Amino acid sequence: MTVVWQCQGVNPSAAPAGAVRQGSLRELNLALVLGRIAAAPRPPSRAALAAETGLTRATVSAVVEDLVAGRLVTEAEPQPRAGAGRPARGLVLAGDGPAGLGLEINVDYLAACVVDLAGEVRHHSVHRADLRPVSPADALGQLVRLAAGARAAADAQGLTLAGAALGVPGLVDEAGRVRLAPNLGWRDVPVPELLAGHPPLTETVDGVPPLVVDNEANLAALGELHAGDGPGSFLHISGEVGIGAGIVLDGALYRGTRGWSGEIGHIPVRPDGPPCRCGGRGCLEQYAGQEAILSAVGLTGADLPADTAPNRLAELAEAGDATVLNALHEAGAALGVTVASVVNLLDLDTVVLGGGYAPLAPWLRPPMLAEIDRRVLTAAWAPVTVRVATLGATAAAVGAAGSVVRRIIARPAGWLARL
Amino acid sequence: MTVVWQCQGVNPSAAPAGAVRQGSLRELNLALVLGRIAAAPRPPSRAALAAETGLTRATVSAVVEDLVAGRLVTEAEPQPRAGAGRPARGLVLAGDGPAGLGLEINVDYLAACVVDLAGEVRHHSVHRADLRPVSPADALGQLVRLAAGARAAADAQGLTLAGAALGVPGLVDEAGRVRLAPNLGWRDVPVPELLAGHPPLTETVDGVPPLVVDNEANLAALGELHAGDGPGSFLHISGEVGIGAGIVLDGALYRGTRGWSGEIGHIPVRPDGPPCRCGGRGCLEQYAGQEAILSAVGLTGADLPADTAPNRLAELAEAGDATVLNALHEAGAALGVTVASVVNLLDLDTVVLGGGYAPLAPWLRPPMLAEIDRRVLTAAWAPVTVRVATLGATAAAVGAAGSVVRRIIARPAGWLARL
DNA sequence: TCATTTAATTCAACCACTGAACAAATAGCG
DNA sequence: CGCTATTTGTTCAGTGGTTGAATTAAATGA
Repeated sequence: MTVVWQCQGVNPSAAPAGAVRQGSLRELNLALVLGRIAAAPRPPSRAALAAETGLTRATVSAVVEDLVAGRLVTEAEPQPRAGAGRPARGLVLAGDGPAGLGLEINVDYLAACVVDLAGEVRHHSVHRADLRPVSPADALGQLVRLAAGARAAADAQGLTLAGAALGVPGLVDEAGRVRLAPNLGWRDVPVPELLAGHPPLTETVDGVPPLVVDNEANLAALGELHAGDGPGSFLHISGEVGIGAGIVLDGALYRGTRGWSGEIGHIPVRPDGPPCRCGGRGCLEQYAGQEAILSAVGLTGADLPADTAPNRLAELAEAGDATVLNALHEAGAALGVTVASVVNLLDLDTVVLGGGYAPLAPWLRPPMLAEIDRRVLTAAWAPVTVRVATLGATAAAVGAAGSVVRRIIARPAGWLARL
Repeated sequence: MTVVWQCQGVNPSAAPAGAVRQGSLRELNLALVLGRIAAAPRPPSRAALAAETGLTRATVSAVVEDLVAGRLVTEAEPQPRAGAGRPARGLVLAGDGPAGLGLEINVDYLAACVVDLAGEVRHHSVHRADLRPVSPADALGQLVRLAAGARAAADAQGLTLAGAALGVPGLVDEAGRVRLAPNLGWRDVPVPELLAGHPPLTETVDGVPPLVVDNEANLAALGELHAGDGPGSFLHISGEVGIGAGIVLDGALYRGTRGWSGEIGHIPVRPDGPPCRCGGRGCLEQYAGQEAILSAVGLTGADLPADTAPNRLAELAEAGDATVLNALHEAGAALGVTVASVVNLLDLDTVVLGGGYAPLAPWLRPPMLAEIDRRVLTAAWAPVTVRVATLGATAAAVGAAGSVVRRIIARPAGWLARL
């Protein structure tokens, strides 16, 4: 079996673009029913699923039988019902079936987590370490050890790891190679090759590579998508050392033609502004990046580790520090200008502040909203919501693990065939 | 039968998200085979289609039989073949089946055109008239007369109009109401109601409304998509009096959550720049809009009708007029800054200059490319192409008509059921 | 106790695809 | 000219999966 390592597919279309064969029918309906079970607020009965989907109850029963046999779904306790009639048997996603392993490498920590089909985080571990002075190979070695712990925890809970995803703060190509991770100091790091020496994290399942490497901001947006209520469209802004964003359009992550979408940190705010590392001038990162905010306050990254800086700034702002308040106001205004561009372009109704921006949201939001209201053409008819991410700093790892189980929910036939 | 008028669906997904019933199988395969026939560079045989799609020849034959019976496909003359074997019978889209009616209302002209299944423009007519002083009702009255002529031309060629689409330079809501068309001076114009008095342009077919109202820039991008070679992702910039854009992602127009995407004219270039009509400051339109370019040259819109201004400017630039060259350079640079933002956000590989920008492209391109190279993070690995639109000023009307026939190609079952 | 109501299963019918066999139409070759 | 090889397209029995109606299951309420 050839083990292929690759980046998350550039655009995974849920529906098969190819031939629709006899068996595709069952495949599609398995996905349809499982998707409804996953999206339902409370365990639905077979009858309810039939009514929702338009399939007959006979078909739903047959499909559910397959799902239960494959350990993807289990029956919940009968719900007490109001009125007459045989009580419904509720269906829920299995808590002891396949699970996803999520990994994250960031500037000053490594993280691993395990998420089950229902989206519950069943294991989570973080290893703090400044990874900038460490070689990529050593960093990945540490990651493998963390992953082994996560795998043991999954086994102990009766979960089967069905795949893994790794988030990296940088640009990843289709082969899983990290082309550029500026804040980590990585350039052209062949993650798959470096991991090849270690025992693979999981086995290849149904043609899906055992490990998918993806941009951290993309995975964080996916985490937010699955944590939120239902699909939709939003921009998820991850304010780490750099500024990245994940774009969710109609419930699907948009990755761009090469998978490099969401680089809002380098959207020009003032074309003649201060020069940026990237070669441009006046990029958003120069106004709202963590280092920009810190230096406006008279601090540098050397004074504060990157992961504690946001909370420290929030404390100072809470205490009424005028310099900090002013710096956050400026950063928020720059974010607002950029978000206005994005909303004018994409007509989004929601923007989510994640990563390091989450604790700073109370101070960033007002200037953001002011700029958005002023600059978005359709703001009068269609207000834009700016909200705080529901997942905290763990968003990328949880999103990575979630992307694995979501793939199973979107295409259960692959998992069932594996049995 | 209730006649419903509506805006183009916000996000028409090709594949059914709902239940996959017995008959859906055939529906999907009809669409699959017809789509391949439409996309093929030369008339494919049934055997070739079977090989391409993965269906058996038997199934392809059955599907093709349905398509031929429904006048969507006809057999071409047998192709001369190299080597032994029974000669293949090539399949082509029918030139005498359903066709689409495309309409456009713009500042100083009305247009109508008829496009057949194969994408050929079978009729095209333009009526020049300054529509700013005319009431919306009167303008639509003129449009209805133009449409009647187009319908007669279609009838004369044996074509059946299967629907119509109307492009308007403004924001359109789901009900087909024009919320705002600044350059036309329209505000909250209920196009469907105003057209209700006139005989409908076509009958409702299979639940699809007879007339779809959409943004002109969106339709122009669709026209460019269908005129080009295959799907892909690009930004199509329509430089009319205002600046609009259509966003095509993976071969599908992205309309945004309310259908108001692509308003790049109001993306801020310099947040503290000159005030804009929209209430913001330093919008792209202030630097690269037609009026901005003209006033930089010392002219006003009163001197030149909007539709001749671009060609006039091109002549002056060709002659080496330094003021004009400078104005175009500035406009191109502003466009480049904005496009860099878009590419950083969406990771597109192609930008198309359409509408009034097409004749000016030789002068706009160099400064655009310079800004893009400087400001796009991934420019070093993934060059961005800036090309001129292949359709001329007719893009919106042709795109509108094309959207009608494309809908049939994407979902032929609806058309077949109508018979 | 029994009618009523809702849930889930069973089963014959049917629809569309599959795979193999077959008919059709041509080129190449002796 | 006839024969074989080759490729196209059709026919037909077989099969998988959905359908719809009938049936069984399990509760409530009068």
